Amino acid sequence: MARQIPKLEDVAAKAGVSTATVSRCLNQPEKVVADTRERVMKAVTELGYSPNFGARALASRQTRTIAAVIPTMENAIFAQGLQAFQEELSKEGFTLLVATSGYDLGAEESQIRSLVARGADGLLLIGHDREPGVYEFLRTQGVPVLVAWAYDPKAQTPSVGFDNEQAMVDMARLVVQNGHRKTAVLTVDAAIDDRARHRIVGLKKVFKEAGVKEPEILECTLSITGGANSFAKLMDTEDRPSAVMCLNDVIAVGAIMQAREMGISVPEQVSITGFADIELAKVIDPALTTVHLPHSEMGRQAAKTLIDMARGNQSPDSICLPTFIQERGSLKRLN
Amino acid sequence: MARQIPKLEDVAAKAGVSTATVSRCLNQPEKVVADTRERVMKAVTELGYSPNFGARALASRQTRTIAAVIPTMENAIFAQGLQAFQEELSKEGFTLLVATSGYDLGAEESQIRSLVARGADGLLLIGHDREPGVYEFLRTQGVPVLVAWAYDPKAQTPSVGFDNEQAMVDMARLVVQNGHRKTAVLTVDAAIDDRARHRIVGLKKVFKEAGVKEPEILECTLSITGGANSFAKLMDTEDRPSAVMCLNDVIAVGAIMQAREMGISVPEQVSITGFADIELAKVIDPALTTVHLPHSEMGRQAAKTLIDMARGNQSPDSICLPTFIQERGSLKRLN
DNA sequence: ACTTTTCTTGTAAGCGCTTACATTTTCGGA
DNA sequence: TCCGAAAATGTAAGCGCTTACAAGAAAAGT
Repeated sequence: MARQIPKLEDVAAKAGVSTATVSRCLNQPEKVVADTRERVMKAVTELGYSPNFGARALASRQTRTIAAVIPTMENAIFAQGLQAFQEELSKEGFTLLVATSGYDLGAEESQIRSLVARGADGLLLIGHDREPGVYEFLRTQGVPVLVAWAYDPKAQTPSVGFDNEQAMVDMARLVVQNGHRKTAVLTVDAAIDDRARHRIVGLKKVFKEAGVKEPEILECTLSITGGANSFAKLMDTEDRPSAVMCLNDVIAVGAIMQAREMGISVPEQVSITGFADIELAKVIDPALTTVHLPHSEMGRQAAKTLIDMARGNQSPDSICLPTFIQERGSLKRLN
Repeated sequence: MARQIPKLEDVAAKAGVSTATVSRCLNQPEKVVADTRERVMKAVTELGYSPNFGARALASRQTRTIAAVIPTMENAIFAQGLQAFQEELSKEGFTLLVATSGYDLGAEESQIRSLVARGADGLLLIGHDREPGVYEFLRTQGVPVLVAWAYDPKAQTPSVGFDNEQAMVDMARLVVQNGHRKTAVLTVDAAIDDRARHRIVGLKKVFKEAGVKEPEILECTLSITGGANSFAKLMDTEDRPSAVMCLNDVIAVGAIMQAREMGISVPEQVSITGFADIELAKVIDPALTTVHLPHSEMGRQAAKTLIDMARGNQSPDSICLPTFIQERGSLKRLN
């Protein structure tokens, strides 16, 4: 081991000032006169001093660390938003702690507990659905929580996201307007996923209003393979739907690939729509007609809001970001 | 604000023991007799006690936190490995701190410094190339460092990865064996990316040995668009290459999309190969012939190794994981 | 029954930093 | 030149936890 890691005291000694002054130089430089500040900073760099995190966290009661629990990093759905979130945090001098739940509420809860125990100053969560007791726990711990990927002005927890229901209303309308009458939906497990539930609500509303037969709804695991399998099941009938609305681009991509596999041409024989507008949506052939989500903006706004909350500011208003339909080519207009 | 957050002392009082005993229950339960342990644990849950992170870190001199700096989370290249890394860490009770560098060495350095200041017990980095002084800094800070996505048994820093040079040798051989004589390479900026450099070394070696004309090498930004643009430039000649080897799936996907755009059929008119075997590789049409990388395995092994290092064990041997060529359809055999 | 040895538990000293408060210095005004 | 207010710096008390060491209790010999 090299020589000991220098501590504040060493810097103070070297600069000929007290530890308090060094601490001030680091945290509130304007409170220290330029002359001594320079002397201190010189000592800091010469010693290669870097403050001890634990001590700092203990004394100041904050870690400048924000945690996020997302369902997965593996598919690209959350990647872009998370990237923007991290960048914004970094700009403000915060660091990001991440964990994944694998879409399992129990796992999510334990991750949340672990991250909070890790001293996060704030927590970003996806969607409102939680294991019971989690919000209560968070409240007793006094950790600011923000929900992303959803927008619910009535919820206890503030959110930065978009209106899942409305977004799906838009998409469903487009499908209906394009003349589709027999449709199906491929969704993830809606029981534990409020975003999916809201999308389904929106979609049903449209069909009801239009007086069109409600789509058949099929659940599948969230993966390309999952989408492919369920699509295969869906197409394995005499009376195939003319449009399959996937609640998620990953599933939609699976569906398109399976269609290719089965020799069903998209969109000629069946239309397929997605939700999220991730990179895959542009790469797949035919490119996906999907709901465009403001991933980066959402990540950025979430970071800003959460930092604000961590700094003790009033619990903010929820933010609803706009979405729009990105038409590409996987949805066909029927004659 | 609700009632105060309970501390160790409160638990001790409630359970009628000393703080030391409570601490032992939490950290080395086997040192406490079952009877008192139960009493303590009961007090812990009743109070909803959760240890203060800063205090713990300060007293025990460890944070059980591992940091990773990756180039980006936005494209899927590192996602799968990172996911596995995080899962493995989580299993061992560690949490993951992430930052991204955007392939900028300067940005990387500042992220590294920030994460180390955050008290990470260990650090995962991608590739060996670093700004000068970084390794020195890390040494003085006493932070264990592990490099992933590369394997270099001679390097100072241990690595868990694969042999970039050999992997590319395999791919280049396949290209040559398939009869391609006029080829090109699309790469990211090799100046700051040792992985790319090694791949290029491997590839040149093969062409030299085979006595085939060296490929034209073109740099591009790492994105689908970047790949597409550079591919367009490459194809904008009379004497087009018969095969374009991309050092990266994302670039390859861009190339294929651009080919589609330009009405050049793949692989009939031009073969395209990738590197990484990410999800996109299967989704693109034609599916990509690429170098398969053991993403998850690499992430898992890296986590294990780094935890080991963080626990103070001897600096480990580097690990070289196998890669193989995943043939799909974007590389054609020339008559 | 008494001494050793072995377990359990308690006592208390930090870990390195921030910050309220005390003290000293600086500076403007009379 | 001297005084008081304001600015700069120093002093020292924690922050909540871990852990070396001390002390007490239980188990094992003799």
